[in-house]
Amino acid sequence: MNSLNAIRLFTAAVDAGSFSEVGRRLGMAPSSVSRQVAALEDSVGAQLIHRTTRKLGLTEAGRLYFERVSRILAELDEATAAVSHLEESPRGVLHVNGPTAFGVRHVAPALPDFLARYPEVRVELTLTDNFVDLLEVGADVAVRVGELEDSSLIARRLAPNRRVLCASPGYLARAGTPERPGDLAAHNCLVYTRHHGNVNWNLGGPDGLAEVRVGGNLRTNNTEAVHAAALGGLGIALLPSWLVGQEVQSGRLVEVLPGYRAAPGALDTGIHALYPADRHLSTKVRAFVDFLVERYGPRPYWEETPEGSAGPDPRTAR
Amino acid sequence: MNSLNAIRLFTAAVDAGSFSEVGRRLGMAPSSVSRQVAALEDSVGAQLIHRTTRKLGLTEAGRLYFERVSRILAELDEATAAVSHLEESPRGVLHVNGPTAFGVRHVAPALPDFLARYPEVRVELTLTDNFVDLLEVGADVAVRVGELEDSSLIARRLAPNRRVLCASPGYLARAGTPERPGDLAAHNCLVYTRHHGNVNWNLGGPDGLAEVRVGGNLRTNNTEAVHAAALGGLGIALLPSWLVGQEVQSGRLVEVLPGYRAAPGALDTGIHALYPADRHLSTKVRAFVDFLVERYGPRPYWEETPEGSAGPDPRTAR
DNA sequence: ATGATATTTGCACTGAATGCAAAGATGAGA
DNA sequence: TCTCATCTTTGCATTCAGTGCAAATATCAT
Repeated sequence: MNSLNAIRLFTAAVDAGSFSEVGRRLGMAPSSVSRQVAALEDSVGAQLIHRTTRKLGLTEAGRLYFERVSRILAELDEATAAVSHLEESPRGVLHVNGPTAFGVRHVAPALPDFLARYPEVRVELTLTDNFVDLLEVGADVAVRVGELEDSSLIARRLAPNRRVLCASPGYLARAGTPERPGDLAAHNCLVYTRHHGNVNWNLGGPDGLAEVRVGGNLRTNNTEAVHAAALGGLGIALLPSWLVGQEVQSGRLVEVLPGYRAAPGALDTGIHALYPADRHLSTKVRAFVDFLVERYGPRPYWEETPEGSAGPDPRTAR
Repeated sequence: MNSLNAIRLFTAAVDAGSFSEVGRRLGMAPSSVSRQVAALEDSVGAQLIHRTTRKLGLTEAGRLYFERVSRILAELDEATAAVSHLEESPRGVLHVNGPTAFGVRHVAPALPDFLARYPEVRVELTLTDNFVDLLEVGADVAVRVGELEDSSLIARRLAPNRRVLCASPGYLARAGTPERPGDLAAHNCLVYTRHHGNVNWNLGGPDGLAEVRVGGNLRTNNTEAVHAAALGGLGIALLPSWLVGQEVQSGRLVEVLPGYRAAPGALDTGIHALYPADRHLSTKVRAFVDFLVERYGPRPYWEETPEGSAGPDPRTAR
């Protein structure tokens, strides 16, 4: 195939009027320019430039080729510039994928600030609860809660995924407040599970790990349902802090056994941003991930307690 | 610079959906495709394709680049095709340069036939009597009569340039017909010369070379003037056969001393077509030169005599 | 005529591009 | 759940295109 360089040298020669002049301008030997142009002529099968030792003159074919090719070169440079421009600063469309519950509560509310800071970015937010292939949906970045699948993606930790026991004030007034993990067996525990069979809650506290078999009159595979039931006063739930944190702060829910927390499991690996391990990370993705890291901070706002620092330090909660 | 090949491989990869598939189609190793695309990404400074071992997915930058670049590639191929097309068969504008007298008499009359044979060619005929640089006037081919300047141009012989002695029947009736070269000294010889001083006509005949000092009441540096004067019956002229051939045939002029001819000199090197010594001779130039060679033939039509073959054979007249 | 400068070609050399093999990754099917 | 087929990527040796220099040839200006 004919090389782009040869075409550039051809147009440069037409502009400069001399192979030597081109060589001088571009810092290369005149013979190289000559050979490149000759090779181009061979490849298109026509003489493009009549050469004399003193003058260069365009052939009809050369004139035709020059007119079209110089415009094409400009377009090509323009296309390259457009792509480079896209990476100079965050710009363009950013496809974000994430789970519905977290997305609605903590991603979507963050977008106004993000878009205010980067006015040239447009966000397309896709919330799905089944795990999707980033490439499949064309997402640039995904927010995942727990369960990091082993993949070639890069995971950047955004926040811990602490789960807390909680219930409504009404339920606790009616059924009493458990004092130790073992008390949970006597309570109506709202169970989130994807499988059949018994469910154990592993709780770590001052007296070590306690495994409690729990159960009640609601089992569901939907965290939102557990959440709604707890708010309705049905029983005690084990729910992620990002889901109930603000309701605990407002008093609509009360944290139960605050000295205990769910033992780290697959669900507790944290909240991550996932993005492709490309050699060139796009600035918009980097800006978005940095923005989320900054916004959630070392201690997310949903972990704040009214007193200031009750509960375990999420920074060490893994 | 980014290479054209890399861009082609990029678009091929987008079309094929796989680097390996591209390699298979184009007969190259998948690793080469991968590296070329990676180099292209480095050169534009942005990820273009998200890669998984199973799928390729375009980045926003990649989509943008692909759209623009695939159109550009098509335009480039089109430009190359247009130039190649120009050389498939004689086509386009053919600039022909030549001397006025010969051009009017033997080039212009040939053009209808030439253009009828090559309908896609348009001819631009420039007739000038001073020698011009082909590049200067943008000519593709020039017809030159005698006096080949030493240049890098290629000269193709079209016809001999025989000069013959002739006069009008009226003059010969009035002044008599010379029988031998020496008789010319007593005749009114119409002298074409560019310089001052004496003029000798060197005539070769059966008895060897004869040099005759000639003169009369007309000296001019314009051949057409000599021609007109001879037709008007002023005297004996030494004129090229292409100028007077047809008038000799029609009887308006009579050849004098037909056994003698002008000794070969600078003016007698013949009639040539000159064109640049390019590696790619354009088909239109080749067609035109071939056409003239064929039209004038080994014995030009202006050399034909009524009897069929009187006079020296122009093929051996040098 | 002579000098300055232009293009082109031969020649040696450098660097980029290539293919192959191996490693890591992913999806399909048993 | 495991295995296999297939894909991308990287290291390494090799090949080939592109480069610069010098010499030859050609042209214009002085």
